[in-house]
Amino acid sequence: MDVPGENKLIYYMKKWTSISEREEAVILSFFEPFEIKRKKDLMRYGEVCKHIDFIVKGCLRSYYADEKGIEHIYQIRMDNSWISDLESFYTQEPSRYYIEALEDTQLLRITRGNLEKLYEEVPGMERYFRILFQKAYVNSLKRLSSTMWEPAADRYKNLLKRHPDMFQRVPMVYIASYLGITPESLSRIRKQK
Amino acid sequence: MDVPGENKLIYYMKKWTSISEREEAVILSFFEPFEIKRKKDLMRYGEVCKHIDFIVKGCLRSYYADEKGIEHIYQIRMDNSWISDLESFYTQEPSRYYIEALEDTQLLRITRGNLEKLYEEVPGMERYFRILFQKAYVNSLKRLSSTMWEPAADRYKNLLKRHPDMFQRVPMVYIASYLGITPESLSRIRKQK
DNA sequence: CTGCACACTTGACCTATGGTAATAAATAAA
DNA sequence: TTTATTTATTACCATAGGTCAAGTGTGCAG
Repeated sequence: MDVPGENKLIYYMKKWTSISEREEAVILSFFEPFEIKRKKDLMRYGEVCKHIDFIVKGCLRSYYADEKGIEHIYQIRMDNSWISDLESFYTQEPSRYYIEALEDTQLLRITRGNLEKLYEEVPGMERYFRILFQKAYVNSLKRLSSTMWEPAADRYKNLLKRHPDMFQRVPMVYIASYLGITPESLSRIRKQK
Repeated sequence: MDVPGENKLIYYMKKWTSISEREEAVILSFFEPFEIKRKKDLMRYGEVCKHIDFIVKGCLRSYYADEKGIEHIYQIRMDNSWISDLESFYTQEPSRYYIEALEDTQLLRITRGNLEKLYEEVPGMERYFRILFQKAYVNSLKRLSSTMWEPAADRYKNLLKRHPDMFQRVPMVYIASYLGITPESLSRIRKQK
């Protein structure tokens, strides 16, 4: 797809809320294109999160490091979704997470202040993000219950079905962590069938 | 607290969004008080979810039953929070979950149609629910990462710290399931200290 | 007061997954 | 190509938590 990122952003917004032509321009005026190279951090532990980013094209992971320094990935995000540390973004307190690009990635970013202005100027935006968070919350609850009560092999199969592309683009170590298991366990699961 | 539920609802809404006196009346006109007795179902597998409910006073659990009929509780909710099957509420497809009252419970409920009307008539409501879902999403991600990477004993201690009241009001079997472990394991954890 | 249901505990055993470490395969660098 | 480095697999043993089956308590209906 070589549609410009701005059009993709508007396209996805229009799925859930109506936006006039005039509003499109306003919306876009608040977003700024941003590029980040593979292996670079978009966000580090201790920093305050200043933006939320729409991923036009690329791939990132969010993780935290425990006391032993082991990285735990709770999120892998690819094209046409959003990434941020919402908690730090909302509270403006230092983040406990890292966000790292797994590929060269193009983003459209908006600052907290501008998002607040956008909510005021384009009421449909409040609606768009309401629906976005509502869906994200539902998905997160599903992932929670699957983590709690489905065996790792089933979680692997479901992820493979839902995001086959992820397995082409993301190293197994990261997918293992995202599934809540060790790379060794994932490797054993993959061997079985 | 013997403040009427309507006031509590408005009180919590005003924490995140401003509401005029006129709007208060509009909001309340869309909500309907509802009572449900202990052990009764608010929602059953296969039903379409017609309402979201604000819990004025009481306690409920949401769970699903797996192929073996074992119940898995992914949510326990008490006073001053919301309960619903958001997915079914949003899609209007049959729910895969049950919601059961663990105590006699007073609710304030709103239908999907009325909530849509409310969003139109009181724009601050879109904002209120946007923030509600945003926070719920963040919490759900935290719970996810704690389930994946913290030992059950730590999860138990954290829950005890954050919701000591829950342990007075909810049987251990349910708390165990909510923590993602068996009642036997929870019992062992509790013995240790 | 008795009996019975319900909530919780305990013990013996089992299983999925983790930890560690060594190896192999794949990718990048020289 | 050869070497260096990252990524994935395998083998071994350890462990958290699950399973099953029995036991203790406590509250309430008769």
